[in-house]
Amino acid sequence: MTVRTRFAPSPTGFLHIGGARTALFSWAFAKKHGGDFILRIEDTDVARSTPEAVQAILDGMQWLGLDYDEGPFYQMQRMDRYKQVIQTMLDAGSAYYCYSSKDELDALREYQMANKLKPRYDGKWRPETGKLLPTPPQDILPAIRFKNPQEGVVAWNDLVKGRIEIANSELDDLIVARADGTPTYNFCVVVDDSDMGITQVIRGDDHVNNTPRQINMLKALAEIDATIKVPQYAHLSMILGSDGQKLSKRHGAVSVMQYDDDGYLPEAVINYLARLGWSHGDEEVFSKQQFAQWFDLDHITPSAAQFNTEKLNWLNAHYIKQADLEYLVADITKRLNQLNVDVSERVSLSAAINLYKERANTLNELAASIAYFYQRPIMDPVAEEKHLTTDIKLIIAALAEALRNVDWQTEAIHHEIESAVTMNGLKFPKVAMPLRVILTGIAQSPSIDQVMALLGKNEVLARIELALK
RNA sequence: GUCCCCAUCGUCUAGAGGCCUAGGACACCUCCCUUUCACGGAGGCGACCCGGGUUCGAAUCCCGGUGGGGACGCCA
Repeated sequence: MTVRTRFAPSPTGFLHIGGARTALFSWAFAKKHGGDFILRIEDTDVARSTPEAVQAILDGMQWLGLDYDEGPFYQMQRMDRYKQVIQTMLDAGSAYYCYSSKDELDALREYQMANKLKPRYDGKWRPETGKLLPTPPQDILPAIRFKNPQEGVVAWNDLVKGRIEIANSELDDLIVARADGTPTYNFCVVVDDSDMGITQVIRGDDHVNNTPRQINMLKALAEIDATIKVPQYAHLSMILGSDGQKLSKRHGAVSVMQYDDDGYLPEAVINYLARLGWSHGDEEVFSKQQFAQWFDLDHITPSAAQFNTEKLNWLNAHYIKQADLEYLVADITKRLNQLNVDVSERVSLSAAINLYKERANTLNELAASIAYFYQRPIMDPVAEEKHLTTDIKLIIAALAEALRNVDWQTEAIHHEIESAVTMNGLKFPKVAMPLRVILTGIAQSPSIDQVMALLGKNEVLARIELALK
């Protein structure tokens, strides 16, 4: 049997980091086993689903390079199929109409909570042999509920968490179709996973409680159609924010596209996410392809993992160093433009990137650090005061004069600075630091001679003149 | 409240009863490299939640406690 996995987000917001990891693991499992990865958009919550959110999810998947073999499928386009299945359940007696109103149900839930009972449907409209049902009210459109077994237990061997067993007495009769006829999540999932031949359902931890209900529905369906099988389940623990708190829309959860904006490479995000909750011995740095070859469910940690930006930064720095120069040039041009910096021909951008790419954690840092090549920097006042002392200004002025006749190459520039240093009986930094501050605005840079060579003679002299005024 | 899940350095993790004096990575600290800051290199600090069992032997298995998390919708 070929492996088929799916990622099934609901389009009520962007693709966040937790969803991205779920997608990545599902993708990797399919790739590892030569199977198919399917994208399914669960948009049955008409009130909250938006086309923008669908697009945001698609964009996120694309940015991460998570390609799907089938889909995207949209549940709202499968209405006929759901209604057909619901009818067969109604016919078979595994589903029934429920005329309890929302208000009635809310009141019931409130009462149960207040009395420290488990909130659940009271089974008022559940048909039972020998039970007399109330007369259906005229003014209420019924919802349809699944008739969950009341005896015994539901158990499955979770591929991450091991055996999980839940008593049916804990489960109530969930609604499979709303009063307006639209089917609900738990039901659609069951029909889709079954119809789409999903073999392993890999999803977030928060679905553990849905699993026994889904298995029960699958079993009920299997009694009608014997070809229906229960898939295997793997529940991934959640990702916590850096503060150890749950990530939510209100708290810390950001779109994966935000990482793009913040200057992270998709390779770094993928690598980081892969390593968050999964391991392959001591391996830390590996590609998406390598991940797909190594991936297995056995090495997933069942406990929640805390997001750590520092480690992401480290990986990102690594991938920036490895990145293709042409890619970086295009990317950094875009980011510099966003900083209102025009990349002129005067200074080679690829040379500037090469000078700085080993020093940046993010692409934004990289862009910001080389901006001074294209626009004159504002000197950091602290650095200026420390390094640009009155006596050194005279030496810099003399050096600038000497620099006018230098053949503008790194070696020659270095030689000239060296002369100024020895002539005045100084140490190299005494001269290099003020130059650094004048030219770049700050006290940290690569070799000052390399910086000067790249900046160009005219610009170097102009900046020195300006600074000494 | 009820049910379910989880528990190794600050963080991500290795660990399948003896290979563990608990390994790696990020972060942090020290030193080296050096023209400053980074990069790189070498070291260092730092953990099996607690209590009972089982066993010759437990980070690993079992039970209990504690702590954390999730779920209890005509959301997904």
